[in-house]
Amino acid sequence: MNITPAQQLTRLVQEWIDQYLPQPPSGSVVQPCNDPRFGHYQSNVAMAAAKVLKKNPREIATSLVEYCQTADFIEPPEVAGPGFVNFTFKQECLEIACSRLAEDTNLGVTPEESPKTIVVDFSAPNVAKEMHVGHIRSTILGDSIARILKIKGHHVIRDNHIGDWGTQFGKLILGYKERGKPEFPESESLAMMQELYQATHQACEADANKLNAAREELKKLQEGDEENLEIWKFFRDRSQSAFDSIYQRLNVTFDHTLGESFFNPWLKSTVEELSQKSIAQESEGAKVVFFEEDELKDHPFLIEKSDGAALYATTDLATLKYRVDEWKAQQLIYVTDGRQQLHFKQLFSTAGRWGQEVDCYHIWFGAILGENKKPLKTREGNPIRLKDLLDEAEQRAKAILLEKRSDLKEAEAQEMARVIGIGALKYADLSQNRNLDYVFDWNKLLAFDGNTAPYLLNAYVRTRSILRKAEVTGEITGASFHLELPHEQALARLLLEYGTVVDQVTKEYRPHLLCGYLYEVASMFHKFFEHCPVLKAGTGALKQSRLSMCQLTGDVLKHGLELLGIETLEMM
RNA sequence: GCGCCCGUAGCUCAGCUGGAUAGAGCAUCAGUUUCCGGAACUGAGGGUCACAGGUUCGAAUCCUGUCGGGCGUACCA
Repeated sequence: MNITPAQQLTRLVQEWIDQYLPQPPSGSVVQPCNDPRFGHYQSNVAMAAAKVLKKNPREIATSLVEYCQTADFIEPPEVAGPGFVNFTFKQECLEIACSRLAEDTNLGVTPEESPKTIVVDFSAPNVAKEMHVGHIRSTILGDSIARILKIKGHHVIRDNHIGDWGTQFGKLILGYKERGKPEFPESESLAMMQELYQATHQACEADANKLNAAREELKKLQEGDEENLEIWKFFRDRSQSAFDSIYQRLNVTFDHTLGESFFNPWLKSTVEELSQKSIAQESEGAKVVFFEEDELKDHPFLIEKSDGAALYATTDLATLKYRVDEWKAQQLIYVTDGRQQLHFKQLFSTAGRWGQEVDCYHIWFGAILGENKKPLKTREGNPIRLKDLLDEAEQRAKAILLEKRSDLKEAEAQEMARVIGIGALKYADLSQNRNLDYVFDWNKLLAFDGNTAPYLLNAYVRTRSILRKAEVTGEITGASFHLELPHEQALARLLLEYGTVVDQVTKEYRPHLLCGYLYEVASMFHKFFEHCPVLKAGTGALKQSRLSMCQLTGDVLKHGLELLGIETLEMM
């Protein structure tokens, strides 16, 4: 297995720690220097150890320096300041590491030693409602997390837990019947259904008889009335095809789309089992789980209403068990907004007492707000449709593209605009720490400067262009590297970190770390591009080396963007 | 009331388990093209890291408190 210079250094310092420090210090052994004057990497262990040993930190640092004198892959290290030890990799060491990286099809991303079966539950739109901006974060984040877990070797199951069952169907069915079951145009069916619901809902508010009629329709549906079931299926199928067209545009796929309705058969038994095991009990006429944890003490988990109906919690419990029993899931990941934190704490705690052996994670994200800092709505008070958002992204990308490239044909421009626009949209969401709320802004979501997808795409396109010009076809094999200039070495060190960065992202499910890294790579490549001529570097080893750097940079960018669910272009 | 999250440059955000002079982009100002794609590069200005204590060689980061904002808190999902 390949080992990067940084990992090699970590081992070396760790050896010294094991031999000379009775109490190994907590924290990282080595870390990158933020100031290039200090070298490539630094270790602060001497200062941490000095505290425990009550010795002079510089003395301890000197011991580490002496220990490292004989290592052949670094320059002799130095003690600096209060007790930092600064390391610089030998040029040769970086060159060898780059050659190995170039041969590694996974670019330093190593598969997990004990892969797991992991279910990623994300997106989850509601039937008969438009997908809106609120769904974008779950969809894009979930997709990226699933991609990253897969590349790490896990068995990933993507499940779209759509909201296809609930009280809204009473009103929908009533309204649909009252209008004489009209046919909807395929493309506008979601808008029609949403309008139908709103109109019927208002009518019910004003007229108690209508409300009762709606309840009656709901009851009939739940009891399996054939006509109502058929109407419900019609709504569901039409909604699904609308969702599918969005997912296709976003290049997002699912292994399963088991909606809430799928779990109806297990709702009763779930409640019964939890009651039998005394995990749930009756309270105020409803069935409830109480908790002992301080955090949840005052927050009972309602699993059956006083009228006997099931709830969100019931479905989630049944779903969880199904995933463990049928799919042998060892880990469950739920990607939803942060308002559901309490719900998932309750769910996970209940599942544990129920005996479900599975690791559960709630990956939550902040809200998308309007300019008034309140949940985003259009002027009419409706959420912004995801479909419109995608359209606008592509249109804006196309306008900018045509401004720069008036020579493009319509079809070419359209396709490039699709990749750039959708990429920019995804990247804007993924590049920000997911826990933060953010204010929706067209210019921000579709920004093409700075830390954005178009900037990364441009760097990638440059690598491809230069390789085309050099008439290099396919992969460069057995690449050798001569890293003479600072910019070459800096780029090399950055590329060698790729695998480590992917690991960091996996740890906390924070794709924005990968975005930040890729931005650094792109930025470093642009600098390399300015300062290190490639095609004009003669015909010898140096030119070959710089071409290899282009190849490697392009590979890392493409690989990283793929993990974010962003497509690349060969030209733009 | 209690719980979770947030407060860093004019704006939008990074800042990893505490490390050396707190970083990017946008905006502003000043430069770079006989040269591999200028969607680029180089430089400048701009900060009491909300506030106050504490922990220590060292704090934007950890602890306590205060202020400000968002969200959640039993029959919606």
